[in-house]
Amino acid sequence: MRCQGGGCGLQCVAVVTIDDVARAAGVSTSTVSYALSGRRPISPATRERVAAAIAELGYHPHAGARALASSRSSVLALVAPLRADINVPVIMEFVTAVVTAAREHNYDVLLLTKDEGTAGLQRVAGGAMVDALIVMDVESADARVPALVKLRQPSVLIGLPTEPAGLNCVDLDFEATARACVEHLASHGHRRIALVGPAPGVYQRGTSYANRFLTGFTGAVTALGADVVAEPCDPSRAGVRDCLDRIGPSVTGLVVHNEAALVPLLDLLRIDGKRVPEDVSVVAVCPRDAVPPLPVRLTTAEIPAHEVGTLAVTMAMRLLDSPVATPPETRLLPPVIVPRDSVAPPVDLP
Amino acid sequence: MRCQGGGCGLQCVAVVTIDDVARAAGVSTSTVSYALSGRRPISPATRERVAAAIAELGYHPHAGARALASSRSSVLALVAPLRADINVPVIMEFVTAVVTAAREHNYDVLLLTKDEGTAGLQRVAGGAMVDALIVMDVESADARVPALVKLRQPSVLIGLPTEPAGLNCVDLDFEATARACVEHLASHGHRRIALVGPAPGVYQRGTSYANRFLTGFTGAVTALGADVVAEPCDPSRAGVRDCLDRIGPSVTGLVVHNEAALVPLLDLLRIDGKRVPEDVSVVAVCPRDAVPPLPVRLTTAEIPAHEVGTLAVTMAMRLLDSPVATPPETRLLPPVIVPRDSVAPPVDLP
DNA sequence: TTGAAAGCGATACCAC
DNA sequence: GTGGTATCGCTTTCAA
Repeated sequence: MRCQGGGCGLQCVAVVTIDDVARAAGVSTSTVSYALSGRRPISPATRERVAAAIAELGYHPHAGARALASSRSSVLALVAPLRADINVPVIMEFVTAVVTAAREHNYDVLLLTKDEGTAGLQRVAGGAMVDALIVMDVESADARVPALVKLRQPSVLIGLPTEPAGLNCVDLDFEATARACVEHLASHGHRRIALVGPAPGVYQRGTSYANRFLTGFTGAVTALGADVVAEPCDPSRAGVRDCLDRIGPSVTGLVVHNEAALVPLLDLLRIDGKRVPEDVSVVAVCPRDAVPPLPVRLTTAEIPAHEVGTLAVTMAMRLLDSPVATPPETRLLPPVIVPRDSVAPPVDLP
Repeated sequence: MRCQGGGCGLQCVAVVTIDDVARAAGVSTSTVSYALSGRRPISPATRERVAAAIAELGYHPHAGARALASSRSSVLALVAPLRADINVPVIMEFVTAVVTAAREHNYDVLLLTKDEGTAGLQRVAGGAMVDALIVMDVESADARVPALVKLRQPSVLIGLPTEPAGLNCVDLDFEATARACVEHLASHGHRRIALVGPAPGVYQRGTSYANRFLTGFTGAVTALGADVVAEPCDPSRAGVRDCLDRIGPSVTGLVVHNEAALVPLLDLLRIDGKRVPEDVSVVAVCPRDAVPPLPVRLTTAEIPAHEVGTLAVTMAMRLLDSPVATPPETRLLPPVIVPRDSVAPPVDLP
């Protein structure tokens, strides 16, 4: 038990080590270690004395020492797109889910921004700061994939690159989700259905989920024998106006894959004299908690951010537990449509 | 250079250590260390050989070993309120700012949820996982304050508890901000001004900024010789309706300290036949990037989340740098009103 | 300007 | 069921 020079100022508190605990409990260092890890049987009596000593001294094992000795840091890296982007609530829900799930496995979470790119991954992995990595906002041809493959630590992607290269992936099945949206509208009699997509930039950087959604949408609409109308949409008021103009007036069903555009969209529809759902039906793709408080309760296709985040952690834990290489796995969660009040059969216009 | 048993499966990659680098460069271990840290002069020649060896071997110092030997982890804890709360964009902006600023100082960020409470702080601090802590969403009588005071690591609060107990604090000056909002409306001739506050729960848990804002609002309205009308507001449509009803129809100026309520609020005002700003002027308290895309460009009081987050990191770094105890500091950033289109002189009603 | 070596605090192997 | 101790990879003092 010594006093470290740190920022403790005057009331310099002692640093309690495992040896202090051992001494106080009258046992050896290794016994304390094993009592803590449970990796070998300890008699109830000594277990108790150790516990008492730990409590009395206020002992906390030194994470760095532990990481050095055991080659495990009990930290997960989470790479999140932290720009002031559009889908903030979704990101936040992923992050919350990952941190919460990680804590349940006694893991902490180191937060990295996507901006750091490949270098950030190599830094935290190379330095053995983390035992595994969870990477959000994966692009179709994501430059980070080859880097992740080379790391000593396993990783889980939230998203689905075109070439997963043996990495584990979790995501909503956006292709099936798009189909489900179209089919939901079709089942109410709609045939002229358009997609209000994410902002143009999202497509430009090849974001995986946007492309998969578009693929599913195109397929479903084509299967219906209808024309494919799909437009990216800047979520500003002007952007939405523009998008609606490009889509044209004859459409009766709208699939909105752009949470931020919802408020201006519904506002502009109202101004145009289009009622929802009487004149235009709307299905929004959106996490349950992030449905904006609009006059119409929106029918949505859920983005199960919480489930995906939790599942990503579960997969990471499985990879860490398994002593040998596990075959890579891709889990795409099935779509869930929550019918509310924004979809109804189309009124036949002249 | 050995091979560790980790999760590397078959293509087990070597772990490069500082000794490997030293050997490759033909120098001693300590020289490599000093070349890396710059804590003692190194001749250009050896510096170069070391750099070359590092590059060639792909050496990354082991974070745990470094933390153990130096008693510094180069990690900051950030405690964020990660519930699916209301002010998601603001939180996100804080987090982004903190992570970005931390990286500029070569620090990483460990993300904790507020839910973990005092125990979480003690865990990461006691285990020396972090060198300093930044704590968001501080309450007036925050139970974490006494815990933070006892830690060996310095901390910075984002927010202002009633009793800072010697801790460093950063925040927007919410009291002055409320005054500025009222005075802005008053300078346009408004005398009947009401506050649409945060959700009731925010007040109930004694959130610092909400109370300070209310204090400033009350003071400013009283100074104006007017009645104080201030209502908490659940950001659902029904909640906003209710809030407006409680406030009553005679008010001409609204200060909205509730970002999520803005969309339903403006919608309901429109339905009530109240035009903005002709019939009702509105000042919203809101970060610049989170102004919702409404038909009226809102006049806002900015929440400088980015500045506050950056400043928190700067303060933490100063605390870490300074060899002796630094006197605690509280920095409240001055308000900034951004005039846009939602404030105009009141039309005199009969 | 450089090297040698003593820790840092825990883990886990080997012995009993 | 318990104890001794080498080891993890790096920093930093001391000595040259």
